[in-house]
Amino acid sequence: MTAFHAGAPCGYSADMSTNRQLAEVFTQMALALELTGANAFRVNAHNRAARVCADLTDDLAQLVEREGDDAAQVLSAIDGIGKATASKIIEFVRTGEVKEHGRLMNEVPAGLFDVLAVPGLGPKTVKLMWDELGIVDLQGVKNAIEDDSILTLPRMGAKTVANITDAITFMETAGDRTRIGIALPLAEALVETMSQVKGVKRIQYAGSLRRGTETIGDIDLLITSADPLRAAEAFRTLPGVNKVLASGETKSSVRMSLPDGGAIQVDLRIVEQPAYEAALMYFTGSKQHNIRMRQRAIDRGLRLNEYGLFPEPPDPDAPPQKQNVTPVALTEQAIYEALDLPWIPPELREESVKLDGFDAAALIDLGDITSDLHTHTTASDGSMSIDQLADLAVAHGYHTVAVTDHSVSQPIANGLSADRLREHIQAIRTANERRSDITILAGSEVDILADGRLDYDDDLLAELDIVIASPHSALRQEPKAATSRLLRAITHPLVHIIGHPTGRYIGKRPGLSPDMPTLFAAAAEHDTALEVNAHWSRLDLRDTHIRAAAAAGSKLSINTDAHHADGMDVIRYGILAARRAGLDRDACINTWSAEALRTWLTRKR
DNA sequence: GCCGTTTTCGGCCCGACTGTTTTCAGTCG
Repeated sequence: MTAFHAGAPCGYSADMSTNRQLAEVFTQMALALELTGANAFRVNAHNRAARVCADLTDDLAQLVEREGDDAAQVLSAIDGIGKATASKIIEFVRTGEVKEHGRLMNEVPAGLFDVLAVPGLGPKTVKLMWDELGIVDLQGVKNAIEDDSILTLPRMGAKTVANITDAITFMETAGDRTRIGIALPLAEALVETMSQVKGVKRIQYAGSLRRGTETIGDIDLLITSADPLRAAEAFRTLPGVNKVLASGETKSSVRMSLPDGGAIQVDLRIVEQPAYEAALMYFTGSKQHNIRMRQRAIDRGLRLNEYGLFPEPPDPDAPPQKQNVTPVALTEQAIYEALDLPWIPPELREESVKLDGFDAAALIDLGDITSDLHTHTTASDGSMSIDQLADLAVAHGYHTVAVTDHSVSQPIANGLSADRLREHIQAIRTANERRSDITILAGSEVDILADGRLDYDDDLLAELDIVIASPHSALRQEPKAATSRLLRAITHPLVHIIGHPTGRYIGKRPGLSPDMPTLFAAAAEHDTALEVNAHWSRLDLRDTHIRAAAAAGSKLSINTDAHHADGMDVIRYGILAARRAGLDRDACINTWSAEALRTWLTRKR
């Protein structure tokens, strides 16, 4: 989901793609509609439109341009986009604005978006603050707390005010969503610690973490326990907990410190043993997936909630689990089956994913990976020797590792001059001949310069076993320039793989926004693989791109870009992204046998 | 605002927790 960065409701930075700009427009419209008391479903439709725009692989600007008079029809065919949204998208592409968006922005003070972003403050309360107290920004809330005028609002007591104060402080100090590479190890440590607590039987993390999303809002832990009170108490007093947000019979919420100085919310849900899997399914989400499943249940005369899948209960207005109704299904497997679906892997439980759009038997998994084709040694900016790198790859069970140090235009990464690369190639070949336990390929991560030229001469590139071409600089260039730049590298006869194609850093810099369908088609035609850089700060290509690339027939290569001894561990994040894309293992060259890989590499030599 | 092998109108998932209330509104996921 697109994070809304409050405080900047107008104006878009030049390095934002049209899709992201439109996502922000619809998000802002949804917020403004909430504050003006619009129909909740209309609000929801705008939020949905925002998600669809953010996740769409096709660049909306190019799509509208390409389709001309048919644009409205093509857009309306996309799930979640109707006539009204389509015309707003077209209006935005052609005029650079959406009139209704501008009107709403004039109507609603920009500062109220910040107020709405405070955890615990929803549209009803914020609207009340605005209407009754004239509050238009965060400072206004603080002032109203200071002079106690906030207490004149209905249902506003001392405790609520204290929570608001705390939430504002939290918001002003904590960062955005947490990247999966930070959240997943923490969640695993929490699962380990909590599983030691007496009485705890089953424990697992759920939520977006189980779905493998690239960033995580909060961590959801689900447990069954013979001693729920003890488990909840143990949870609320874990080391690192700096605030208890909620403590009920079945749910506790805390805020925990992160190693990088940030904080994250962790929820513990305690459920009864029989309902464990139904609860796991429910808390895994996504929200949209749950809604689809519940609707599917209703269509079949059933009721799905976190306690199980039930027949229609005698009293339709009361929860079925409280009416002595025998559930139809309790396990994830059985629930999906009863809804006429195969078990859907958590990574594919997303709004934009078709329920039958994957082949479970062919879906890529961690165990399929047999090579790492993007790594660094001490020759450039890594900390391992060639042999240490090879040892690491052997420990991961790989048959092949490619040594791909940086090229000359990366002086900051100690990029290799042509002469140093020739020496390095020799050192790699010597190491390779010495070892029988693994194949070490002599490669390079060669820079794609701003105009698409590569950083070494073709003669030198031809000496290498494998060439990865990656963009490292000029990452703010216009989409058209980025497209032709990357196209030039994709069509280069000596290039095997395009490394981290957009150059993004999640939450830090957006990277290039080339026209992806054009790149994917070219990659397929020229048999150039596109990288899924597995590092959790990159995940580049991202999940939706991987899906579209594979659909276009391009090959993918999932690599770790390892620089250090723990560098290959991040492969799991690349696999999660690929599974979210529904990627078949055969489309990923890192799953191939040594022979198949060698044959494919030598085709470009 | 979106959507439709019952529908182009009338639906749109459902339950827990909190804080304020004496039965529930607001928020969250």
